Amino acid sequence: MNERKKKVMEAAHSLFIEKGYAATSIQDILEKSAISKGTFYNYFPSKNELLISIFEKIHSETDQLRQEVIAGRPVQDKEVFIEQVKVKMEVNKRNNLFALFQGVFASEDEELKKFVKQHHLNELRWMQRRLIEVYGMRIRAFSLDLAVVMFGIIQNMLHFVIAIEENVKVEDVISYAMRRVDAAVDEITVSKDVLLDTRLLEKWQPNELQEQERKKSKLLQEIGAMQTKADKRTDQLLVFLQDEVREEAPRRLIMETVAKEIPQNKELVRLMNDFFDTDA
Amino acid sequence: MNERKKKVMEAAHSLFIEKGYAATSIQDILEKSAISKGTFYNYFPSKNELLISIFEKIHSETDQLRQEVIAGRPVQDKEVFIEQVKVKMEVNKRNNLFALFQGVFASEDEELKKFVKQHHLNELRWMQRRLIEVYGMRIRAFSLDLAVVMFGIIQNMLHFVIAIEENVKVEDVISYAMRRVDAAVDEITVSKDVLLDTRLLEKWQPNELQEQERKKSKLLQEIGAMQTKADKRTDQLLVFLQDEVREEAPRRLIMETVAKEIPQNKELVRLMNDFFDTDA
DNA sequence: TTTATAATATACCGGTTGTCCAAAAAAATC
DNA sequence: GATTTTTTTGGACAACCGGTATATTATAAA
Repeated sequence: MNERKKKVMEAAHSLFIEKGYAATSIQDILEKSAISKGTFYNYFPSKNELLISIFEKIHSETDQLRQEVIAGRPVQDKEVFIEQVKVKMEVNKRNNLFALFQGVFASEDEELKKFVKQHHLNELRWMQRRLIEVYGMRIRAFSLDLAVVMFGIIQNMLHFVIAIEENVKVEDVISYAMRRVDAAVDEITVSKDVLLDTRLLEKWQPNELQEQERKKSKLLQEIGAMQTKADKRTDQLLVFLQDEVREEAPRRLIMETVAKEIPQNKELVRLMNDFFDTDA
Repeated sequence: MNERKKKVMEAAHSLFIEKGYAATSIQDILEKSAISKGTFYNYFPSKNELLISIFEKIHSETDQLRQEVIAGRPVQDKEVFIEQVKVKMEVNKRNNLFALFQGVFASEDEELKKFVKQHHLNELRWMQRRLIEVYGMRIRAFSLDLAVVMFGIIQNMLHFVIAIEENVKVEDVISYAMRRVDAAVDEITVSKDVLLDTRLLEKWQPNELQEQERKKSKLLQEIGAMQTKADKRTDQLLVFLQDEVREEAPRRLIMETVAKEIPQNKELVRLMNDFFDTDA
């Protein structure tokens, strides 16, 4: 990614942490990163999209860390699980993500809200899966309940600790929650107490598809924008791309070949690569 | 309270529920309640203060309901406790308070944030106290932990249920949480597992003092505002009131007598009554 | 060197909350 | 009923906000 763009994101990020999302004006970001307004809107279509970019970066970095934590260690190891949770929570704390998420919900921006919500559900799904790995299939029927319980305890505990400005270690909180879940597992396997259907989350698009949808819509948006100022020939090419990207299995080679013939195609090509690369 | 003012609050309230806090402009409120901008700012110094007023009203009404639920029934009755929790949660849900609170945090208004935070702590304190009443003194050492756990489970569960748009009854969620806490109580009294010091909350100003501080500051603000357009004689009276209200134990009768001699004292008198009335 | 692309500065738009004020209306007081 | 006080009105205004549009300049690719 563009060095300059990265710099803007970092400046914005630190401002968001420092002053909060809503309280940070675009003017502030411009001044801190020493760019002009025009440049800013070249990089990001809106303040919200900038925030999403920052979120995405944090998440992917966090997931990376989580991977590293578990690498070469047994999935049922409770310590590994705790460490993985800790990674996330500490990132959240360090980046004031709690506050930022809340800011999002007030923004009334549907896309942004959806993004945060989806992230929350992903996180829950992750925890549900990991809990099954840790405690075994016997807790499968209660896995979603347990995930929500564990999440709730940790989140509320941290929230409380932050509110009263007391110093309690994140790992102590997580361990505490883990011990409560330990006990709950024993108890629930006896009482067979179930609240939520384990498959509730399955109905919700998993992350990758959601991501892919985002990318597709971005690409289509760009094509649409280009059409407004395209000549006849270019327009035909663009229409083809539009149709192709909407196909079940868009053919990358063809699309790239066609795109080559379109003038001012840089952003288009960038978004197309983004669309076809399953990994970010 | 002024009928008209009440009407404005109701209009704003319904708009906030409908469209959210940030998305509701003052203009919207003016139109819905059919008043002018000038009048609005006569009633409320800002949009934030209006929101606080609404919160206060909801809270006091909810507390009232809670009182009624327990009236004449034993404090250790679990069903009573569950019903009381349910009252609050249903009010929250009905009034979209989750979303409104989040809107608050985005507003970056310090007073508003403090208010919501204080409310959260009050709620925790209430639950801590009630848990002791329900389970007895033996859980005293773990009461704060348990309160946070219970709160966290309920809140997260409800949040999740709303997110996935599934219909799960509020009371089912609360009962579920209650059963988890039941088990946790048994387990913890054996393991003696403690995370948070029970007295952590004591340090935080209880609601009444906080309230009183708010009223005092409002009163002082009004006095300050009046001073700017007061003649010499009036100014002397105002200065006296200012000093008196800052005393340990302000003398109501004296202040009221002095206030009578001040022209255009309506709002002043109103705020003074508010200040001296311990009950709203 | 030419040409395409990126970055700049700035004016502008419609929106926001909140201030201010003169004038009209309503209420309270004499 | 007349006078005074209080409340309400409605709109101009200021200072912001996010975002658009554009003409100009700088930079890099051909």
